[in-house]
Amino acid sequence: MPQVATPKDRRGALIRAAYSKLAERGFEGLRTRDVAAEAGVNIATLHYYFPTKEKLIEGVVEHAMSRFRTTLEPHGSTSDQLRNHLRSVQRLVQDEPDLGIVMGELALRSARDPAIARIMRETNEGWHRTVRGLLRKAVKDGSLEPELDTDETAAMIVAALRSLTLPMASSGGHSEQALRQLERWLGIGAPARKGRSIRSSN
Amino acid sequence: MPQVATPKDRRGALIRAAYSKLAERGFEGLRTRDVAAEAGVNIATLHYYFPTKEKLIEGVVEHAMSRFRTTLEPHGSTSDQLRNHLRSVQRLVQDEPDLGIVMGELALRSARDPAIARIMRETNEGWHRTVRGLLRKAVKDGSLEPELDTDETAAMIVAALRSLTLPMASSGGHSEQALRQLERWLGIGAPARKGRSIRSSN
DNA sequence: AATTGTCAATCAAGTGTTTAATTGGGCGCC
DNA sequence: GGCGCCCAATTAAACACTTGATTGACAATT
Repeated sequence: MPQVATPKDRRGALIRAAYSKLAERGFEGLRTRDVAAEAGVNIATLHYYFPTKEKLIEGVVEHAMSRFRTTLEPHGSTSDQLRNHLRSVQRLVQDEPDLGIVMGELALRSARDPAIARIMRETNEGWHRTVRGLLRKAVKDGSLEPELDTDETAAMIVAALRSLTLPMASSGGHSEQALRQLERWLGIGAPARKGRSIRSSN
Repeated sequence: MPQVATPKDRRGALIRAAYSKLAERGFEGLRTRDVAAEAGVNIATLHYYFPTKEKLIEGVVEHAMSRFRTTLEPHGSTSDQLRNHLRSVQRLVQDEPDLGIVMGELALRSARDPAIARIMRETNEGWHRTVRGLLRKAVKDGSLEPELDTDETAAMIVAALRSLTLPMASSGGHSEQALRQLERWLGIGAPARKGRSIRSSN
């Protein structure tokens, strides 16, 4: 759906269009013409704001990362911030499948693109630190066993969560199972959420 | 390194060349001409064996999956097949980084390509069943607690292992940590391997 | 008048695929 | 044994189309 006539914020519109197209077609099928069309502008206008396709992609990376990071910040106040965090990630990639796909595309491209690699690594490390911080706090206030290695456990949690962001996983219906087991191991298992059912009928 | 003059098995040579190029450049940069060049044949010869690029890719999928599956089959004989399995996966993606990249590419493409999606899902389900089978056997012979939910635990293990196949993860050095914690939770932790140190200096 | 934003038209370099031609080995037949 | 014939394998040279990027003109705003 080309959003014609977005008078102001052409730049932002182009980035969002590129983000959407990237999720839809992947880097393989990302065409500047399509992006311009989806933003409702001429191809030359795109090159007016982004001199090269690479620059446009940089904008998309920025957009995706901000989208990812903001929702990652722990919210809530009790010591079950940890469980909230797990479910936030699950909900994030569930409610916005595009994000998971874009993250995957960026992860793969980072193998060939040092610039993207740097950003991904930083985000990853930040995520790791966040989870480790939550774990340490939980250990301190007694909701987790004191002998827990917070660093290795954080690595485990991030690894598990990251696999959720892959498209393949969600189709199997195994992701909820995996998360439940993770919560159980952590000893923070909790009964059903209100609202939507999480029983997959497969 | 173009392997000129591979008189027989042109078909196989082309598939291996495509596999290599796919790992090197991704779907984004996969060019039939490059594949032909790497196999040391003319572009038309490629189309003699594979009428279309899509057919060539199918061959690559087959190749990658076989490569993946064979190493996945549990070997060894004792009840610590489970630990062997975890480490086999780690070793596999560590010794052959191309495989991890290709798997990632295929996983992403499966979001747009039903044919690939089917193969990936089947491989995934097979992997899940394998791990679950190992878990059940371990429960039966007493090396794992009987109240363990083998299905959910298998989902968790596969999720964790799958994240290892992503290029991003390995760079952080967190993958060994994650695996150690997983083994610890399962209660199958084992002393240090001989050889390389696994202490990350961060 | 100068600056900014936008577009139709165009270009050069690819890009998957096809065509027409060549090579060489095997097979039947005299 | 020599001869014509076929056919799998291979290639150089296009073909038709795509794709990122550029240009120059035109309007709107300052």
